[in-house]
Amino acid sequence: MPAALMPKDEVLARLLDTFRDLGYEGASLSELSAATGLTRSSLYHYFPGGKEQMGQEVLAHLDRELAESVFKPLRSSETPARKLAAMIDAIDAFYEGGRKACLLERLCTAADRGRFRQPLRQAFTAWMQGVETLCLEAGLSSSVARARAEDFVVRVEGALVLCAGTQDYGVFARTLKDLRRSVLERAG
Amino acid sequence: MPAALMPKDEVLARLLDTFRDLGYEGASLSELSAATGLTRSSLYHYFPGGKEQMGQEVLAHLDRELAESVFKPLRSSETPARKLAAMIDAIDAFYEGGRKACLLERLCTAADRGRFRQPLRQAFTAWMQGVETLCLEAGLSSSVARARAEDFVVRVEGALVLCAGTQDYGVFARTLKDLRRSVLERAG
DNA sequence: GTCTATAATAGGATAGAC
DNA sequence: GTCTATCCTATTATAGAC
Repeated sequence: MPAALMPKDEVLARLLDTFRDLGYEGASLSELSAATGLTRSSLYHYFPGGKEQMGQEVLAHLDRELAESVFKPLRSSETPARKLAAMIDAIDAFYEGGRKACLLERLCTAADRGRFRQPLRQAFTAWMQGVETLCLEAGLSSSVARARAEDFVVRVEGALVLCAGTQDYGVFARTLKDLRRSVLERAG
Repeated sequence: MPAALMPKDEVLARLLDTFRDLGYEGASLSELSAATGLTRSSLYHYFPGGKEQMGQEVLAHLDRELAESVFKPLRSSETPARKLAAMIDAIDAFYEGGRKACLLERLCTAADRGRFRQPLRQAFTAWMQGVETLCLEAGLSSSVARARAEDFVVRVEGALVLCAGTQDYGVFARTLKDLRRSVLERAG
């Protein structure tokens, strides 16, 4: 059995990058092929289900990535404040300071929603629950924790949209800075 | 000269609706044709430049729509608080409580950014400036006004992303409710 | 596991009749 | 201003050699 030129995770990472740059419809097999260095046919070896399967597996890959880099810090024995800081650092790195878009957002078109509705909802929900748990650990009430978690994800996603739309990446930095300060603040 | 079946503004409204539902790449000429009731060829009569021109004119149409429904209330002689309320009402209506996506966000893919970069940046900037001016009228300092305006647009866009991703339209309602309360609040 | 070659379709766009 | 018919290209996908 001949060895693969690239571990599958590396293939998935490059597909992820292409999808979040161009969106699902915008990422043609030619682009995906160029991004991975594999021919279209080789991609079909990895993903017999074609582009749709690539999308599904890339979403699953993203789940694993976020679990490792973003959510894992939340389960350490550090203080909530330090865990928040670590998560925000990871988010800043993952989105490259606002220069990279969010795959979830890019798959949210109506056409894709039919295809990716469950994994998208699941991913957003998991993210919010991670932040909510952190807020609860910090002693916030359950209603405040829930609202803070939702607002957290809303603002990260919104900042990424504005960065993409204006090329002013300061938006992302300012948003993260404010979130660092405010997420675990005592309710006023 | 034979009369058009539909005023051009109506054509643009339907194209807008399709683009914000499906995104630029996702909206094929067949979809755009179905949405308007015009054949592909008739669309080329209105838009000799093809799909790209449709995108550009739809963005210009959106500018006019927002100017009328969202920004016009800001120039009335009402109190800042009432003008904020009117603008948020208009936003809620325009996005149908979070059920409709934002065209600007949907055109933010890298592929489109090359095409639509200037009008997108311009639209986001105009929106933020409208809110900033309102904040200044309400007596906020210029740095606070600027931050509030940016955060306003960030949160509206982010809430729309979460609505599309989770089908929980309560996110939009909760976000707007909080913005009604907080945008013009005295800085603490 | 990767490739070349090719099919089959859908996409954007044009010509010209009415 | 709208249509039918057509063109060209890019797209997704498959077959089969190595």
